[in-house]
Amino acid sequence: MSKQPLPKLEDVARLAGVSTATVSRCLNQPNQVVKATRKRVQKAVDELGYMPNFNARSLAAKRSKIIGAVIPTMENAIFARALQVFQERLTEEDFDLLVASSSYKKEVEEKQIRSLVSRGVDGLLLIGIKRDPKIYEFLQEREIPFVIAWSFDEHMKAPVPGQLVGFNNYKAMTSIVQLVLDKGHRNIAMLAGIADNNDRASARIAGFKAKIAEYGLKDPVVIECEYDIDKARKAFANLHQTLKTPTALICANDVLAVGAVLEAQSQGLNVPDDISITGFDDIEIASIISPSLTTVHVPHRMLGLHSANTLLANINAGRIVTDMELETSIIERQSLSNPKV
Amino acid sequence: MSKQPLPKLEDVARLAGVSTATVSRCLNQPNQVVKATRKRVQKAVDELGYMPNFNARSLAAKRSKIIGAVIPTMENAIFARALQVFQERLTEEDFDLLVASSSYKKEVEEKQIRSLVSRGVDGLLLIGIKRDPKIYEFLQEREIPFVIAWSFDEHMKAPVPGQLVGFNNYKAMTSIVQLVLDKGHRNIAMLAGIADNNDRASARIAGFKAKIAEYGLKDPVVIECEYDIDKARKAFANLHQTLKTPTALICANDVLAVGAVLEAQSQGLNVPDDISITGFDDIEIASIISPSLTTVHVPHRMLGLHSANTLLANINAGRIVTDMELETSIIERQSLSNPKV
DNA sequence: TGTCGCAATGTAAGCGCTTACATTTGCATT
DNA sequence: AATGCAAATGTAAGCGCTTACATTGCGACA
Repeated sequence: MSKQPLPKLEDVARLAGVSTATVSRCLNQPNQVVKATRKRVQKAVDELGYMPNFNARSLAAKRSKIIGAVIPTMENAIFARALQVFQERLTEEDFDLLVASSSYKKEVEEKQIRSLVSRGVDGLLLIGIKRDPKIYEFLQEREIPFVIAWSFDEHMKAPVPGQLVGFNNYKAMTSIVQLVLDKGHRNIAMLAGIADNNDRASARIAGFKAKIAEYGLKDPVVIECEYDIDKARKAFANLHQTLKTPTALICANDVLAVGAVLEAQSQGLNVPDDISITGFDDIEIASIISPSLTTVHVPHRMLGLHSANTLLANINAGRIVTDMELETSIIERQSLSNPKV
Repeated sequence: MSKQPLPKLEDVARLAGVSTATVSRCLNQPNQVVKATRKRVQKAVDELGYMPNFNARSLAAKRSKIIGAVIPTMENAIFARALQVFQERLTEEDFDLLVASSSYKKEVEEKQIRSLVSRGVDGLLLIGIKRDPKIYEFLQEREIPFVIAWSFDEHMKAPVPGQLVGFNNYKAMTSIVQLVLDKGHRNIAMLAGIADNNDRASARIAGFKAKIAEYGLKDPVVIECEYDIDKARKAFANLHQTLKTPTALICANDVLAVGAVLEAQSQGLNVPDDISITGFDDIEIASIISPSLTTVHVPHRMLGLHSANTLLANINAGRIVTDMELETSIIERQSLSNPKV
């Protein structure tokens, strides 16, 4: 049995005894059609099992009801969570979500943005500000609304032509470093993310360095490492055996912190007695590992929700919504203590 | 500055001095065009910054290069991970991914499937077999290739008109229950997922009950609970105070197991001395919690990868790929021991 | 040199919708 | 009953591509 042609708008129109325009209106602006005809059309739709062809609709109407998202990876819970909420909100407004993940690779991201634009997305979710200006020009030329999530305020040399929904990575990092300093630590190192092409990672490093400098502590050790537990373990092992181990290790996110904790423990160190370790993000794992992590809480779901709202507002009304800065907070748990001399 | 009309195929054709058909061929079947013209066209494309309109292409060509996926949620690492791999593989073949999450809700899932089909997806990824037969009919009528991931072999009353890429949830569960029995436990309870409309969850329950029955142990306690740490904690607390606490608790997944472990510990129980607890999935958290979880390892990335390959094979060549059953294994860690009398 | 056959290119008809504009309808007003 | 006007509906021109089919070009061969 081969595929019989699917019913189209025209078939519905014929069966209902109206024009295609009327059927189209029934589907898109029902209130412009008188109730009686609307019913007749509905009946024809049901009878035929008609479903609109969204590609044709997008082509004719020049809007797709699709939002694109380019994120570094879905494997990190922070993005997965935000994306989940983002998608749920979009669904409420009948938008669908086209996702692409760039694996933190600049060229991949650029290619994906272009591809999504070719698909005719009505809006775009991007992570982080730092990006080839050409991309922004490109987006602006085509007048594609987009929101930049996760970063706020860093590298803000030029105003960006998109909406910002994020938090201040720099400031958040300085505050947790401050806490570590307050506990009395003076020998502090950092296990950071890869700063290249990643403004969140570099802002966190900058925040760390600034606060350290403020206390007159020189040349802190900063090791860059991919966001992966095993790589973090290796990085920690390396730090531990080649350098003088610090009394406190600031990690750029919880994944790194977990790796550091596990490796420290397997090297016979007690956390936090021998070494304090802090995280960043406050993902589930932070409260489950023992000792639980003192970390920076980031409102991931809020990021997803507000990103969606901001984008929708821009798309629907051309309303320009102002940028939105979300607050982070510090969650004190067990992995940070005073330095035990 | 308002949006100037974007260059279209026709503009490229004019500039290159060829017909639109030739330009189209350059883009889609370059080898059908002689090198000289191909170059000329390429030049025109670059000069104009031309990008194809995928909606028009999809409409005309009747294929969209979009794959749809409907998963329960992105927040569970198991789906996020599989989806990530799935997407990476698709990207290699120039497909994009339209995702929807159903929050384990049947009606939501159905609506999303229909929506994706309206979008003209070339193929579909679905989780689990159990589904209203109407959906399968619908998919078959439209000849949409789809793969069903995660389940294999359960409820296989009728052959399903899609490809299966999964593992045997029932069998995997019986094998871990067997292990628990082998350790000497005879007072065993289960913390299960919500079985309604979820064949993985019900197959795991069935596997548990079957093995328990095989040993002549009567009426085991089975508590259904959403996949959420806090809800699992509450469920465990409830079990602990209202019923005779078993010596071993089988959990339907790691999230539940983590909740159970945490709650057991906060109630002053030692795991595994006072109570053994097992998981299912082997997500990261399983090896990080203390005690680390004895659990069933599920090859999530393989699921994602093979799902993608199977789907692609079906789309590209109409090749019918045979169903694929992946193997699970048991990872023994610390949360399971002999019952201490 | 003429002919045949195939490879390269062109022509033009849609793909299934939306929407500007034109027309008709129904109803209040006089 | 005639008039005017707004609301409801119809007409038809695209939206930007792909592709079946028609045409052209070109080298091989006799």
